[in-house]
Amino acid sequence: MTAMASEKTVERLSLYRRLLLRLRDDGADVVFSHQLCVPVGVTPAQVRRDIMQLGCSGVPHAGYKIKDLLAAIAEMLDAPQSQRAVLVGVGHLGLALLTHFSGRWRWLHVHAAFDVNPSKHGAIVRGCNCYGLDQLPRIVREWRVEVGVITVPMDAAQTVATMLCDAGVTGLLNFAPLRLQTPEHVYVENVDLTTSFEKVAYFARHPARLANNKNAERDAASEKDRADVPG
Amino acid sequence: MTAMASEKTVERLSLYRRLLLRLRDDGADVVFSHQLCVPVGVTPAQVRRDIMQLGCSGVPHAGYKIKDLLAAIAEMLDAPQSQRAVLVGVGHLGLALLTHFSGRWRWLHVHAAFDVNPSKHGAIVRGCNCYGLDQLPRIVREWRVEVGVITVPMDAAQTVATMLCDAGVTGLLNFAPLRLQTPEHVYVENVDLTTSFEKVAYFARHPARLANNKNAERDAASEKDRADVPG
DNA sequence: CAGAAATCGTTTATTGATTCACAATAGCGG
DNA sequence: CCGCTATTGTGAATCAATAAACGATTTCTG
Repeated sequence: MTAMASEKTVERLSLYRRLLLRLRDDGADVVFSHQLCVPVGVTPAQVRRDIMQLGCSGVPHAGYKIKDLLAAIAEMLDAPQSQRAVLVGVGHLGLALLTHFSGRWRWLHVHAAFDVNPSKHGAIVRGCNCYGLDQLPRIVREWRVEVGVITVPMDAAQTVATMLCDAGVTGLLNFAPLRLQTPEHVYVENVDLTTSFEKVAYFARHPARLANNKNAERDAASEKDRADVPG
Repeated sequence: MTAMASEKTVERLSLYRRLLLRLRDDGADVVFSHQLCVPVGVTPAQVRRDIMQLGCSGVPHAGYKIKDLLAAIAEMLDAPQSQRAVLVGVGHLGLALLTHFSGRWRWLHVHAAFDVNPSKHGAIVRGCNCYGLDQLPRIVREWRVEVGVITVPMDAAQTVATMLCDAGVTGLLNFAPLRLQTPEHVYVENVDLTTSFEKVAYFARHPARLANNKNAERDAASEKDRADVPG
């Protein structure tokens, strides 16, 4: 229905949602753009723009209905039926992710895990079967798995990625410190913990900030988008 | 020495480094921009630009000396003496990160961990002492800790962030799904695993790609930056 | 009921990052 | 020794994302 959303937009929608869920649980029914902008780190204008793209409308003095927003976000982000993912590389990080993600979504399920280490084959890790890599193509194909999570060491990452793509996944969540070479139609999201850590260390040492996202704070404080320069 | 690098630049430098280390271990001495661009997902021009910012120079037909590049990157990214970090929230994710990060860098050390759960106090987790949150301000101040890693649930994240900032950290690595409110001089790097997962799920369902980074692949294939249009 | 105040929807600018394009340079083969 | 080719360094153009600005609209208050 709604048009294709950009990468950044999807990120923000995901944040809006968790925020809205919390507001709803606190008993709120409606919300204003300036309430959402601060915890997401953007301006009220950006929030309104995103909501517009969702197809929702608010009323000038009464804000947006939280229920409507949540429904629209769910329609945009969640798979209509059910979507399956597999995880490759059951190390410390892989295990933590399995725990973190298992049972968290109704519409997205981590269906199987894979590892080279034979001692892990056949085990059930966090309620998720663990297989050898040789089983990967078969299982991914049979279950129409769309998403692959890669938590193997750097040297193995490209090989695993190629296997997953060949088997038909169309999205990869890559934790290896490397930009994977994949077919055009496969989306890759890179999460590089080492880079993130090194980034923080670097900027922590250089308090001469480079505009961090502090503007949102200021923007939210002033009403009317700080367009108030009637002077 | 060298000027302040942008966020994106630091990310790429971190990637270049791990790539260069691998090349060096494979016995290479020199490298060309088009070798680095593919695994990092940018154009050769971007690589040259980054290297220029490092203060390194190459020679037109002979490339860059790997040793020089590694030295320059280390000088830019690594702390001259030693830098300390603490981790707050010893859950599954926190544990995995401790394991992942412990002993990985000489210049950046995870000094202590904190958790609300009293059963964890006094324990040594992955060679790292675990304390109650009440100890946090004292320890951070005494050891001049500059970096805080936040792996607590969303509801506790802002409180923890404020504690850390008040105690003097200047960099935060935030795994909670929320943009933290912090003083101007504190840098925050957000890693939101849920958002990342939802992003991949969304784009995996929409193979109508939005320019992923596939251009680098193409660029590297053609020599002379595809500026070859002598026609 | 009318005027004021707040909030939305949207258009226009701005910004910053990235790619393009090409002149300058150094090695290489004949 | 000389032209040829590959590669670097960088100014200009492009592009996407964001913020600013402002008219339109609706509730609130006296």
